[in-house]
Amino acid sequence: MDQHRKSETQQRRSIGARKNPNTEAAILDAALKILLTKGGKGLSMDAIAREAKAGKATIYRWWPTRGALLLGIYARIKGAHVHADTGRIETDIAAFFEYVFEFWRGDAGRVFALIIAEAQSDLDVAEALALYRGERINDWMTIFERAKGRGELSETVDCRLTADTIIATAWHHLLTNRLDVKGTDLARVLAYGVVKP
Amino acid sequence: MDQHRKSETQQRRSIGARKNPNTEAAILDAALKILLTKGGKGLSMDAIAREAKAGKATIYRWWPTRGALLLGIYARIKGAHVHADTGRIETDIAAFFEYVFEFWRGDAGRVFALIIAEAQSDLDVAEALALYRGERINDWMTIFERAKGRGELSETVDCRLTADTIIATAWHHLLTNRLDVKGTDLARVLAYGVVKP
Amino acid sequence: MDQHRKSETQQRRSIGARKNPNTEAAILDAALKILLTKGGKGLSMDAIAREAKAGKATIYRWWPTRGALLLGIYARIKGAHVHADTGRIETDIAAFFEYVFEFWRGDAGRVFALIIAEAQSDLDVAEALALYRGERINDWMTIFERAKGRGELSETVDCRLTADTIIATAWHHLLTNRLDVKGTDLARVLAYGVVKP
Amino acid sequence: MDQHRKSETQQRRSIGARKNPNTEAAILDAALKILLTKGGKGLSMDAIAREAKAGKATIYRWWPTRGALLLGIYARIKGAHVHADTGRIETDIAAFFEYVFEFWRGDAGRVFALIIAEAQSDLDVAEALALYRGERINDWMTIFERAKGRGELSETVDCRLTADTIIATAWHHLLTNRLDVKGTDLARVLAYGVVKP
DNA sequence: GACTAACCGAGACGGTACGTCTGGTCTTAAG
DNA sequence: CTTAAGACCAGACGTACCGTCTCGGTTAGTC
Repeated sequence: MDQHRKSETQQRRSIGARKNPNTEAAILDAALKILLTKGGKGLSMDAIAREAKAGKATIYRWWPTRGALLLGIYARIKGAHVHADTGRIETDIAAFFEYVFEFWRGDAGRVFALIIAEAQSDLDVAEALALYRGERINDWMTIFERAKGRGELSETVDCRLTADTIIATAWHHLLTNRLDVKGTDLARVLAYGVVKP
Repeated sequence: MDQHRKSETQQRRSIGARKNPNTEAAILDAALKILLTKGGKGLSMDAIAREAKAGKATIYRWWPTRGALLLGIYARIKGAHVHADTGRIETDIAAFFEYVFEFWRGDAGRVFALIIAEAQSDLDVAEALALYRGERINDWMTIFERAKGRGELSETVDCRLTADTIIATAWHHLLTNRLDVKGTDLARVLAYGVVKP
Repeated sequence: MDQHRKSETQQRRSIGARKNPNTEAAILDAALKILLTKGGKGLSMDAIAREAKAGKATIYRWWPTRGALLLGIYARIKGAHVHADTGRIETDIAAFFEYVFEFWRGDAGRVFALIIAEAQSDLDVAEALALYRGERINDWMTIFERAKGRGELSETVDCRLTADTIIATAWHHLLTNRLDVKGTDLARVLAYGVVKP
Repeated sequence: MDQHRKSETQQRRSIGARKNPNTEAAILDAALKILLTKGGKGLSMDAIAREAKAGKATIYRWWPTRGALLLGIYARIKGAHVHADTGRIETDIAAFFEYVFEFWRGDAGRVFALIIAEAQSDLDVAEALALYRGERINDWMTIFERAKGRGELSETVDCRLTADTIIATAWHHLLTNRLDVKGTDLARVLAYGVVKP
């Protein structure tokens, strides 16, 4: 009985002079839960500490700023970036939109949108976001390379700028809360442009 | 001397049972100044009241939320939306980017970026922003109509989606702090797409 | 119909260059109502103006301070001070307690208690209260004079101090919210003291 | 010198997850100082926090209401309640008045008067005050018991009511700012009453 | 086996901002 | 000249959160 009571009130104690992974998990879980429940404004350090039954100092030790914490949350729920190779650049782009919109529709979208928002006033987050965007652009560069090998691309195209425009379109639909747009429609715009050839 | 002291300490008095335009101007000026000086995190209602020598209640009377205030600031510095008619859709798009980036490079950009950020957690701002985006899309629709009359556009193009992509690209460069990109380069991507015709 | 609507919304307008007695009544009524409903802390100038449908400036015109308003309220509900002449000083005192406690038990008690409280931080109220207390003491002096004529009082008694002690006892029971004590019991204490004669 | 400057600017840090007595002292000192300087109306939580260099939350943590703070201040400056045993009840009473008036003449009087005032609109303070009054009455009960043993008291006297009247008289002189009255005069009134034996 | 070092929950601390309320002052518009 | 209405500055209200700090206790590794 005492045993039972003890296990009920038992908290995560130190496991020695090193980071307790249970603690990290509890904090990130709590943060995500609050984010999705109370929204971005409700995500306070105090609330996280309360929810995770963690000390505030522990949170600040591992994630010194609100931005760092947001990045931590996103890293935790983010899957691998898989780019389908459909053999045609237009359908590759369409598949990307379908995939990323689907991913963002569950939890992750709100988190990533808040990261972009936070980046507008937190330089560190802005930097991390720029890095992340660079990686995604590089992903597209290899895809474009592949397409160029197939002779699919026009000679004058600026691949880096095009990749950025694809990302811009994806983010834009996230930020304006329209993740239900068809990927194929977006892909057609980006593949062929407006002007009659 | 007494006269001088009086004029020094003189505050903006009531001008009867109606809004005092001096007060509104003082508040918006103060808010903009703080925004550009201390950044988005420093824009507190208290700081604005202090800077504008206004009562907090006065601010809340006219702008009930932080978001409303941001929109007020932007409306104050925003000019008319002029779209050049160059006779070709590609150069129209390029001109748009050049114009809006130039505008955003002074003050207004930081404000608008913060509005987009705020929209991620403030529903009212999100709504206002959606409305604003709708107007900008309609601007483009008339331009596309003009181009279609000239037989410049491909038949299959989705004008509304294309307009949205142009806006997405503009916002994206604002949010990622790259307002120095050449408008002509961006216009080429959006006009012709990636695929060889 | 328009007539009806008009009379519904009709407010107390100016009646020319002089005080409108309806307004004074409405304000004091409203103040008393709030005092008894929300307690002393709820009695704000704003609340009174709202309740009385009066302008705040109108209130300040006639009662410059919170204390003045309290005194106004009390003056409005205060009856004449009648002292029964029972022929014996002890029963006179007892009758006084019975009478004043009864009076205070309805509304007036709370108001007077708040006046005493207000007097602790408002000099004007303190002065008015001192004046009022002086009058009450004088009332008692004539009664004691009467009793002295009957040869009822001991020669050494300090009438003024005794009168003050009677008032002290009354106020004390008001302030400690014990207006149910029997007047005869209090009168016996004051009439005979503690010491065996 | 640097040492000195450091100790000057040094703030009271946390001493762990428990109350810091230095902080409590600083807050009560600051509150008392303001009370005596600016009066009861100037005693705002903000002013205390400023003066004590404490956070407002810290004040509210330990004294949830203005009334609780007043009681804290009084408890801090209040000495022990000593009742002289002169061998005669009349001189005991006189000594009490002399003692308490002397005590109230310095600082404590203003504080206690404000507590009585506050009790008129704060139920918690009223309750604490009632408790305090009860203790003081009990003090007198033992004194009366002693006197009764000496055969000094008349048989019919209501000791509890007499004790209350003594207290009423003391409070009354405090509330009406007349702490210069001779204790012996007051004692005579209470000891012998008005009526010729 | 004693000692150090870092981790952990808890929560106090001085602050700042929140959004609301109140106090007094002032102006307008209506009579 | 009075009245209702209400805008205005100032600042107090009580709450929430910030980031820092100390406490008391834990465990792992070093001497």
